Amino acid sequence: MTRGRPIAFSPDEAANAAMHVFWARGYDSASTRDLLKAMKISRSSLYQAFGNKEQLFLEALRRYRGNLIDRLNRRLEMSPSAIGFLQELFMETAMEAGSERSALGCLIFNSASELGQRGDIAAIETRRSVQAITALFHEAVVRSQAEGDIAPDRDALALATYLTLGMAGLRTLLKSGADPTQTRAAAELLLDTLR
Amino acid sequence: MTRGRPIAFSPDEAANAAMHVFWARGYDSASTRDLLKAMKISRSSLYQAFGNKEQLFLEALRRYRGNLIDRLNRRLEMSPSAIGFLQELFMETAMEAGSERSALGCLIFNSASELGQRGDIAAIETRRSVQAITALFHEAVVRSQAEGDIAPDRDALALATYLTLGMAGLRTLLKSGADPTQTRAAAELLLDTLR
DNA sequence: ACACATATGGACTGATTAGTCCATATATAA
DNA sequence: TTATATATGGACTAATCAGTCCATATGTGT
Repeated sequence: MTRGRPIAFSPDEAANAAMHVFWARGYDSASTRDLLKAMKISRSSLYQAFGNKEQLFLEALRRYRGNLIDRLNRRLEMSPSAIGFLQELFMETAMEAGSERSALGCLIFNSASELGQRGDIAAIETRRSVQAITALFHEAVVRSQAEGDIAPDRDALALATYLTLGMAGLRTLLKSGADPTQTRAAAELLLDTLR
Repeated sequence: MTRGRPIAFSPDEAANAAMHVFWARGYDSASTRDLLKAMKISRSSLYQAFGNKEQLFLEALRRYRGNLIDRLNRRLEMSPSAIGFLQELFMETAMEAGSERSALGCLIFNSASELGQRGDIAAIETRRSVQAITALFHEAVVRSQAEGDIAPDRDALALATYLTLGMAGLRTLLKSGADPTQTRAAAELLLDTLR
């Protein structure tokens, strides 16, 4: 079938490692040396397999988005109530306050903040990622309405956008090291809007 | 009094120019060349007058915070109702959707996202800036309670944190180019929590 | 066995980075 | 007028940046 020397690393694992670097350091601050070290491949292999830094970032972002959306979708499906899913998701996130995890934030919102103003492909892909989150929230809201937990006459799209705004704000709050108690209280207020 | 050649530029104006560079490009991506060009001073003068890039950033951030908080404080004082102030502030911000202004975001929240994880002075100063915003919102909430627009038994600090979360989320939404109509609708939902 | 195609390590590039240094300019105090 | 103190322009540095290139390694198909 294929000719030539076979690849000596798992592109999947390498892309995953790159994702974590971009997640922790952001796009600009992640140097190719950082990436190579984490991916445990040579410079040639990176450019051979992924093209360039921007394309590698796109791959990492799509992966992150895919993982996130899939995981949340599965969780939403498994959840006996859609509103319960939303409540748990936000409260669990708020509970990260003070932990090391909270410093990482979310790659999608991190990228929105860093790249939002740029007009390039990375910015466009970031926008799509934010929209994907809103779409997931929209599904949860619509299901909540069907389940009688949210009034059917309420604007599901507005609520979904509101939840995206809320999650983005929550992540910013966590990054700025806000007080855990107040963070939880704010998340509860956020969720009150759904009822 | 003073000896030696006098400064040939306004440190105030120079710092202001630097503030705008950091605002538009972020901390890491703002190169000293960008800064020098915008500040219209020589490299020597920058290091002579401001120390180094980090210190210049701190100066810029403190200026931004000072300007912002002063302006909002004045506006709050002038406003006949504190809740009206909050409503106008959030709705005006939401109205930025689609405009060029929305790409800039807020230097404080931008910095929280970019520097939040670092442990250095810049990160600490960023946290203080976020807290200053929360303090201003707290004042507005307390006044709203005194004015009978928010029930006196509600947790003013939690509401203030919630508003900070809301503004941070709103700015992220704007940066990600969210739909103007949905953004406004989300901001309205945000404000509903106050009533 | 051998030709071929792809992968890889690592040296290299030119650009850019933050920051330093020094000669010179320009003011004030005596 | 002269000594002194600070400001400034601009050359310079060492490090780092993303990306290229080539010799070599290592497979597969014939």
